Amino acid sequence: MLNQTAEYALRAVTELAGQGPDEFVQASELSSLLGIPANYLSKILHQLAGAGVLESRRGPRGGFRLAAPAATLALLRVVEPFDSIGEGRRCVLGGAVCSDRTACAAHERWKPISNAMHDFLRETTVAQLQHDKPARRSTRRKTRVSARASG
Amino acid sequence: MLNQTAEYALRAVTELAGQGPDEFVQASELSSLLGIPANYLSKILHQLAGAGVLESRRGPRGGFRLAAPAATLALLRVVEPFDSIGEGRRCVLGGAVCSDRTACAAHERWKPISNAMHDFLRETTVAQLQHDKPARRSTRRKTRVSARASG
DNA sequence: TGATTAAATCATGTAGATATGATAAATCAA
DNA sequence: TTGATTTATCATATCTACATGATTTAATCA
Repeated sequence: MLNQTAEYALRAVTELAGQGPDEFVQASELSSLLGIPANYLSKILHQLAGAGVLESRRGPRGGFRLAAPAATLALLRVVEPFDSIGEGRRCVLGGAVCSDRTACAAHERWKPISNAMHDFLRETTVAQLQHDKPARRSTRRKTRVSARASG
Repeated sequence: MLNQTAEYALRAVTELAGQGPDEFVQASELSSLLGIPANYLSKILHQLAGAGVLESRRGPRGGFRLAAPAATLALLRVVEPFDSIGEGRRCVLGGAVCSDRTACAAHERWKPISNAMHDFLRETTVAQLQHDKPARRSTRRKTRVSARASG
């Protein structure tokens, strides 16, 4: 769905949000915590800092932290430096020009889905992901709501 | 959204559906008609034939045609040999295991979108794309419904 | 049968995403 | 000021999607 790099970015930022707003977390710690290649993650974090999403500090007690409260940080901002998914809605059939005026064959059927995806990225904040994160329950529920995987 | 190869497949199959159900169309003709690299398209068509989506015939008057009526052909069948997008819903955060039971942080918010995408591929037929394809109007409408591109 | 036509197959090339490894630069603390 | 720590940067490697070019196989038809 998203490319690997954007996924890494999202997971790293979500993890940082969970570590409290003031604490700097080292790239190496995030790397081992999330299972993301250290040098690769390093570059991603650096780029997120450049994009204003993160702050970085070098040297002892350095690391990375969110540049602003997680509640103000849309997923789109985390993802857009690495994936073009957010840049306007795109044609499922890959047509260069495809709009309501010049529609491809799938346009009407695809539009609501495309819009929903875009809205998801634009309106969901990192804080909401924090909040939604399911707490581990000690008692496993037997009630089967649905078998469908998705999230 | 879909990878290039799956897009090519979709466009080729849609074009074939438009050429009538009995006629064999040559790969080279599809190639120049759709602007898809000839040898590359050739392999794609061959694979679609292997998947039972197309029939092929060699020699003079040969080519490719749909193996079954366009109305019975779901987009998913065209796309799945080339793109894993249809194989179950996938985690936005890239988590290996992510279901209603073991949910990632984005699960609840992403699920409806993921389901909608999957349903789109499973329930839309190639014939529907044919039918939806907007006829060119001689009079251009001035009414602006929405500027959003998407399809 | 032999020439022609078109798919099938094989071999090779390219670019970008995804890494890996090493070094440089900044910060802090003793 | 020196050594330790940690990000910043650079150079290189690998893997896959995307594509190109040439050859082989099969079908048709004169």
